[in-house]
Amino acid sequence: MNHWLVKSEPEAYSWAAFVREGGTDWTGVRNYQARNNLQAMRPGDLALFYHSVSEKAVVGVALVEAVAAPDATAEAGSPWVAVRLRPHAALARPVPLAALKADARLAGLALLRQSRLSVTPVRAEEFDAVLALGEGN
DNA sequence: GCCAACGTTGGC
DNA sequence: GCCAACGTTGGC
Repeated sequence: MNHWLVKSEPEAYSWAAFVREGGTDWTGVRNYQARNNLQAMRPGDLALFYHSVSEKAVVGVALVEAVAAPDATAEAGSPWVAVRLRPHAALARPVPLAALKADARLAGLALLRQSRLSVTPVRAEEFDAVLALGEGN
């Protein structure tokens, strides 16, 4: 199983909306590197759900339900794809960007190294470390 | 609101 | 094919 991180501006599409809807097609990715990451996702993979810009925190975990398919919001024949995601678990405590940066185990996190990329791979150890930071006390 | 990073576009 | 200009993203 592989692990990922997807970003969303909460003002555009929040974790709360994602939970309310029970899942979504992760559309709107218009960057080739991010698209390649979407295409590498397999059902059963888990993705950290990160709120960018206003909150800057990992807030939950999504489950990949279906492999990449053409993005319905893109022009027909375009190279853009979307995967189907559904909520897997909320974090007891959001893990802020500052906490990610402060943790030595996460120094190699793709999110930190390439902050503009909206879909990034996450190593299993990194994924576990983030979940541990998000556990309640 | 500013600006750094970085991807894309278009002139040559 | 190079690279300057420009647009977008996202942290601060």
